[in-house]
Amino acid sequence: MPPKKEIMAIFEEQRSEITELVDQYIPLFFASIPDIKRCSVDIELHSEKNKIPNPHAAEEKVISVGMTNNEGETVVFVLNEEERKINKEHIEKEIREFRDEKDLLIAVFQEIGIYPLIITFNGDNFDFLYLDNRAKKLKIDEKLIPFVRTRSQDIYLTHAVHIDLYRFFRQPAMRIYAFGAAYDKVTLDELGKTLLHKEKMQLEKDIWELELEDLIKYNARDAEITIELTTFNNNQAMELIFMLSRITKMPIDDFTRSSVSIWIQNWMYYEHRLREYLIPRPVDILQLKGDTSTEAIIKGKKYHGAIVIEPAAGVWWNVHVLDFASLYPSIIKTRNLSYETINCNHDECKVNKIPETNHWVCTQVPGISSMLVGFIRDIRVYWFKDRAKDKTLTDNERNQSDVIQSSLKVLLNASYGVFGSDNFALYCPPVAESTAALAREAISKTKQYCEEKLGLRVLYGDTDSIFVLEPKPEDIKELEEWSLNTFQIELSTDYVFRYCGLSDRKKNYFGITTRGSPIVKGLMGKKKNTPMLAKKPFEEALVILSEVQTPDELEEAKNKIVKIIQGQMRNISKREFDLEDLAISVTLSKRLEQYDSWTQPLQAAIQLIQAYPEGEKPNIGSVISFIKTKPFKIQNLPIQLSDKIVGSNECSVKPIQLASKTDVDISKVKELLKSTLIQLIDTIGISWEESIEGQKSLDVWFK
DNA sequence: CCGACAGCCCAACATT
DNA sequence: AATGTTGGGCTG
Repeated sequence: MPPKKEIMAIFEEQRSEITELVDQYIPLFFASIPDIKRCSVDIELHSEKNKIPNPHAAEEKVISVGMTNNEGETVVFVLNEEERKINKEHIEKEIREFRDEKDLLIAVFQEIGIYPLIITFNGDNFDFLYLDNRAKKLKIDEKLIPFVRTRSQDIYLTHAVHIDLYRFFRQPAMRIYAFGAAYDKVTLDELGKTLLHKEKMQLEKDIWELELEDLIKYNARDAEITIELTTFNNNQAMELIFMLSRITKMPIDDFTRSSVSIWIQNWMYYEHRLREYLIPRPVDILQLKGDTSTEAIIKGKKYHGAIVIEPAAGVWWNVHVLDFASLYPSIIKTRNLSYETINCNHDECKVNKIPETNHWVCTQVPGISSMLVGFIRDIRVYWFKDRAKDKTLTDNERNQSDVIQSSLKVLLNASYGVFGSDNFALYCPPVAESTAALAREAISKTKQYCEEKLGLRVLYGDTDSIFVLEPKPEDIKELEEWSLNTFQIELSTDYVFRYCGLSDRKKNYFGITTRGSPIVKGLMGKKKNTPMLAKKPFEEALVILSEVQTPDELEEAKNKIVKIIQGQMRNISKREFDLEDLAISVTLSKRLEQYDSWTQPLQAAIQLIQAYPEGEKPNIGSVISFIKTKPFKIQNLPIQLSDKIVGSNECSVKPIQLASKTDVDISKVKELLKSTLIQLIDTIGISWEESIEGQKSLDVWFK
């Protein structure tokens, strides 16, 4: 633990509140995190073709249970009713065979009893729910069953902590800020692939039809992936869980099952109690502080948000992208934003206005959320962030710093949004609205300063960033100093683009950094639901663009890109492609009955249900893959749809499972390739009609 | 039933 | 045919 003096030195003002926070948090950050003895549990069931086992009914036999501990030791409990011979030669796992399912479950419960921490993937909704119901069904003595059911869907354990990794990794705040959005589906296979480079075993047949040897291997693999999600990268996930549970003052089981608004609620409630403050009720905050006073740009939103600067379309060389370091938390800190300081009672504060709103903010008393967010921001930026990369420190120290700084990042990034969310316990829309308004002021003034004081061209900007054309080093230096003096917020260089291509659309551009790595934002070629057939040429084009050093080379690159696209167009015309490469994969965001529009994913889902009436029904989070076809009609909708969808039975898509190449609507595929690639090529000055289709249209000739 | 925020783009459906 | 709405996926 570093000396307190050193840490205090990073704060510009030595206020007593800061000293107290340092005293409180430093021991907490540096307390060691034990590598808790723990074990994963994963179950396999007997079932029937196209039937999904119902964990509430628990009618099928448990045929296998795999458990792996953090020492990497795996044991598989397997049901072997016919006492078949198991060839253990190529299975380096401990195997325990049972003739009777009841005995198997009792043995599993005993093994669970050894560990103080149990890890599952979807244990709350499946594995443990199933085991609990199954055990009761088999009349196993209640005293031997380790599960504690709560009113909600959580399953706790009598003697240990249960972490359901599905619930933890599902939190968007963790997915994005702690794991850098490495995974986008929350499935064991996807998490294993992206975080561990280890995927589930591929199966040729159904689980219950496997040879016992394969069943054991399959089950063991799942249990291993599950535990390794907690051990990989020096126990990164466990350390994050411990660190954030400590900061937010939450039990591990509750922390891993709840989302950011609850984390921040618990954190702030604790700080209230420590200071013997009354915790306000949501109705009181709303009544005293009022509602929003600006109009959102998007209808249905509550207040005016960020500014996106109109992009200057075209190719630009030597572009510096500057951005404010954690702008929103910085504003909360520097402008004393908190639910009790916004629109306060002091007459003298009423002149301290927030631009473009009717709000003002207190100048007399420090706001609690401003202080907490400010403290976390400063200690992250000025202490842990550098130390996470400092090569003079030991691996251990670096890792520790990295865990702390990414934990703090999770809290910081959520600290603005929660104030605008009506299910947050300290919901205060004027705070969120004021934060956004001050951010607009910061970015607008920065743009103005660039243009009017420095004579620089600003090409684009979004929320907290500006794209500056050909700035001199002294321009950058002056901007940085000016920002610090004006806003007390660091403005720093995020990227330097050798060149970038801006389209006339906001949030859509690409840039090639000076090191030659491509940065792509918002373009269709990058979206996960764009078919491979369009993604491949898009990526090939990007590789070519990455190698471009000069404007002359760009002209050559254009020719190469045109050839690639023309080649792909010919392939499509000749129907030379794999059906899978055409698939558009879309995630369902609601239950099928909830849709108010006869959308393509809905059409495909309906056809799947018709084709597999006994199969798993598409639900929230299901990914539907389909291809575009010529319109055709279907009969007898298998489910009741929303009343808003009337008389719809015409489909323009087929799910990939039911489609063949002859179903493909070739013109639609060409359209898709065109719309994906045109986004890239129109920014670099290639016309689709002239270059790709190779013929000039009449109006071009007559111009 | 939900699960931090607003702004933007695109495709397809729905309505006029 | 033009315009508005819905839904998904993205940026920050």
